[in-house]
Amino acid sequence: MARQRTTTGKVRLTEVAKLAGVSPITASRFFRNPEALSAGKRERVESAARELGYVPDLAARALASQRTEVIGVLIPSLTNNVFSDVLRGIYDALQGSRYSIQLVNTRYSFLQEEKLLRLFQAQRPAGLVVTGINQTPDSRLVMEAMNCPIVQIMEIGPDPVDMMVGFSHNKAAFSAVSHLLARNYRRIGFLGARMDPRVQRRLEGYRDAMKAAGLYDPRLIITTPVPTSVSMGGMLFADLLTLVPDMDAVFCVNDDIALGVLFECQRRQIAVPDDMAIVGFNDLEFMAAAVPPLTSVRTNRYEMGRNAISMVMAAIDGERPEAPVIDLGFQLMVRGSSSPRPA
Amino acid sequence: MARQRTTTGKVRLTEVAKLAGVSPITASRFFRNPEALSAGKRERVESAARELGYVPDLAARALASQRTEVIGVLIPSLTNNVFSDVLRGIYDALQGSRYSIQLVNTRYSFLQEEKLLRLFQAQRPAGLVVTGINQTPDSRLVMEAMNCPIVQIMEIGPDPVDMMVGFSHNKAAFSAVSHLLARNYRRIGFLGARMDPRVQRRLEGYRDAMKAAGLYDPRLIITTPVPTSVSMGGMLFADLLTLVPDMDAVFCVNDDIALGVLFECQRRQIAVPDDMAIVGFNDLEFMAAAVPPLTSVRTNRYEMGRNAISMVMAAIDGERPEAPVIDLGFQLMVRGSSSPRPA
DNA sequence: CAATCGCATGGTAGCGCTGTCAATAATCGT
DNA sequence: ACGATTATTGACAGCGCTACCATGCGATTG
Repeated sequence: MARQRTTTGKVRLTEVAKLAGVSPITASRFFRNPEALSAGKRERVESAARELGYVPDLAARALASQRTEVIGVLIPSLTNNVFSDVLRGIYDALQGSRYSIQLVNTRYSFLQEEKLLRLFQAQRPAGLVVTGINQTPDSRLVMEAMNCPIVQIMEIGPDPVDMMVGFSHNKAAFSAVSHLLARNYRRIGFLGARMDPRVQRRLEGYRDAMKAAGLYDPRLIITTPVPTSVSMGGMLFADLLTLVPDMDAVFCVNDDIALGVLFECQRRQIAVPDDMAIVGFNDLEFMAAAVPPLTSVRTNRYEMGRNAISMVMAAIDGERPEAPVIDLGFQLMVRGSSSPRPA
Repeated sequence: MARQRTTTGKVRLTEVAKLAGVSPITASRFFRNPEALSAGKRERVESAARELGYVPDLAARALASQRTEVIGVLIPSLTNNVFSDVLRGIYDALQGSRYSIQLVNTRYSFLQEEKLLRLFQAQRPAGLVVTGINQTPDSRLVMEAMNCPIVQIMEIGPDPVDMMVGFSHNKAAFSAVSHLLARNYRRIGFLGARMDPRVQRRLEGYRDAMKAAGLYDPRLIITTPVPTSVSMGGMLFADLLTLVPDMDAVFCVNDDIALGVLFECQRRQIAVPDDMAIVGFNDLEFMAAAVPPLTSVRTNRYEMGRNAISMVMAAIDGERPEAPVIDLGFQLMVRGSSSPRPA
């Protein structure tokens, strides 16, 4: 009967309570809502906890309270430096709060996403941040059944599960292509890699703009399912240029591709923007430093991450935003790579 | 006395056991060590679990077993795309295992690191991955007191807390600078930003190589504590060139800076490598695509992350590596930006 | 002055799972 | 064939914490 379970050498709440001369439950309250204690006990518990180096056991807390202070974050890729900015915003917003992040990687797979959502469901997260708006019907059901705030990020749409922060990729691409059209570029190519849902919407925006100008030509579009990279940008550009020698501008679905195009132009002595205008997407830091500086669509990735977490934390405290969908917009950063062209 | 604790609507192990017609403990065993059950019961539990959609409660499990299946990862920065490769390796190594990652950000602060380590200590992680080898003495004590495998990554040193995977930044920098010296470059500048411990060691390697060649000149070194960026690379280069007009090559502590230098050279019509050789560090993907292709030191960041997690998981299973310190080395990727120069 | 209220505090009983040990059934060696 | 060993299974208690209710107490009120 001598059950000798390996008693951890660690300090428990009971010890803190004993040293402070209060009941365990009072000590417990100190860590969750110090204001509820009288000043005297508050100080006694505080000093006892410090003296013993007490750190609460989160597993026990989670089990007893049926809640956690973990915010789950689902992103499709860790490779993409777009997400590193989002993550930075997420972790910055977290600073000083009591919440922590559980980051998981869906690898652009909706089935993986569904599986991970179910996993989260069982662990009762305090909130959830998911990427995109194209979840499977089952994923949606799981999310709707979850009793916590959920923010969909990166893009916006008409039907949020709960809340959204993002921008319209379609409009952003439309605006970038319209800019090229306004500057008298006519044969504008589209370069796309890893055609995820958001990149697809950029393609739609491109199509809409080209069609509106009466300049749409499907031969101007080249895409690949392969992940994006600078060298891939160069290759796509080279391929497209062979097929469409009179191309005078390219709209790239991201800045890596745009940089690859710039290098390829340098390699082939194609003058930018005189012989070839370039517009990228995301406005990574290097775009402004390039020669010539590269026009791009600035997207507020850091703010997306920051807002998502702020919204989750506010919602946990019962503060719902005025509108469930927040459009962070975009800014077209016009630079030398798309200077006006003589008509 | 009618304690009406909000019973979660979720499926518990007991329900699964009841449906399968076994005791809860047998069902429990199924999820941890299926081989221990007889074939019949194994199938019954499996189908019962599937039918009910059972997902184990990790908090309860952690509390009861005094263990978790969480591997803590401490990294100094999310901005740095060096770490995104490490993270990719980490998450890839995790695929299919039962472990999950708890990622925290020390923001290059040793005090923050210490705080986070203490936090981890109380949550009994299954393992730990920490960046670098320069922890505070208190941090070391905490780590040594932790009863789990620990891998220090990114660099190597003589005194691992437990295990290490990395490479010698000093040697890597020494090798890169020696390469420039061997190719007859003489006035080699050093460009450094965000001088973290590993960058400091690269500076040491630079110094050693220059001194060995009798060409060391402190005026050739320029650094800034500011975080790194492409435009910062251009600025540092411009500043240094003003001070040292006869500079004929630069060793950059990372590839962002090297790219900034390349752009600045293009802007100023400085021929690369004829008038200025460039060597970077890390060999990010764009280095090979640049014009001219940029020489860089390839570091095996993905493998570092992968190995770190593999080592932790193996160590949990009692399989210690032959040597506690694994040197992943580096490769100098020689490209056009450092072509041999006529003597 | 008794009834009422609000506040600070404490007692009790779990949260859902697994460690330990015990019991039983199956297998084995001589 | 018999005790001994090994595979399966189950009973019990408890991991460290918090939800719920109860209590005591001073303050408020008609």
